[in-house]
Amino acid sequence: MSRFGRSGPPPIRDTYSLLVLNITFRTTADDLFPLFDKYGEVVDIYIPRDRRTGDSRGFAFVRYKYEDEAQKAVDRLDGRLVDGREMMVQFAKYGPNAERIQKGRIMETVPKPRGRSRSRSPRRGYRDDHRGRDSRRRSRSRSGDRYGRDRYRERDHHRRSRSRSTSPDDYKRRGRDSPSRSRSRSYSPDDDRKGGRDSLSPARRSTSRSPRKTPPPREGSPAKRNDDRSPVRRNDDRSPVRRNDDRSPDSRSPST
DNA sequence: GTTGAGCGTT
Repeated sequence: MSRFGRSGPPPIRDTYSLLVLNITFRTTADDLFPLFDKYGEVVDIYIPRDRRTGDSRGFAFVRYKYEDEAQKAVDRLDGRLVDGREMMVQFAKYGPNAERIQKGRIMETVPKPRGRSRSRSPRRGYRDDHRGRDSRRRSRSRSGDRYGRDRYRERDHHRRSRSRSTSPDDYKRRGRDSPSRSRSRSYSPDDDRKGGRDSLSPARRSTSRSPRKTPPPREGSPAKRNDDRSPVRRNDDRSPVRRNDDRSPDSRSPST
């Protein structure tokens, strides 16, 4: 929740969200508030935190009341050294201000870049290369961590891929009948989530790793077959003589 | 205790 979320999201109608990146993990909204508030009226500041650790993710969202102020803040605070780190301030793609744009796209409210629009487009057309911030932009830090995050992604991808390995066969066969349904079920988010949690699906694993654990067929459970198959035939085919003699305790009991 | 591309909730 934002620092100003006295009662949830404020009733802001026209606010512009700024995305602050490259900030230290210790930087909090309180630290950014005075900085951004100095350049304009900050309506709200939100810093997403990790659910597991609860630590800041290294970026924050600052909502400004006016676009000009936000733009100024971007130009002023972008690259400002905070806690020993240079924070990058840029307009957020998502947010209340962006929502309007999205809606505009769906609706016909979006002004077409014919000629008049060209006159005003500070947000998108905003460029500041003359400052030469490219030097520090992105900086040298951009290697290593990516692997950690990508690794998780790859793992997930592989896991899912393997799961599908069993699908191709059925997919091809049944795909013609109803590919939509088959695919829908396969890509069900719920199923994927459950699988990930359990890590292993009993049904899938059974089919996949059964060979090794599967007991010899000749020693199958007699009781099971008894129920499944005809007892009469089984009896005749199994040579009851030997079995009776060997297994029947009744035969030996009286003898002793 | 660490990390460093990105896009948001309570």
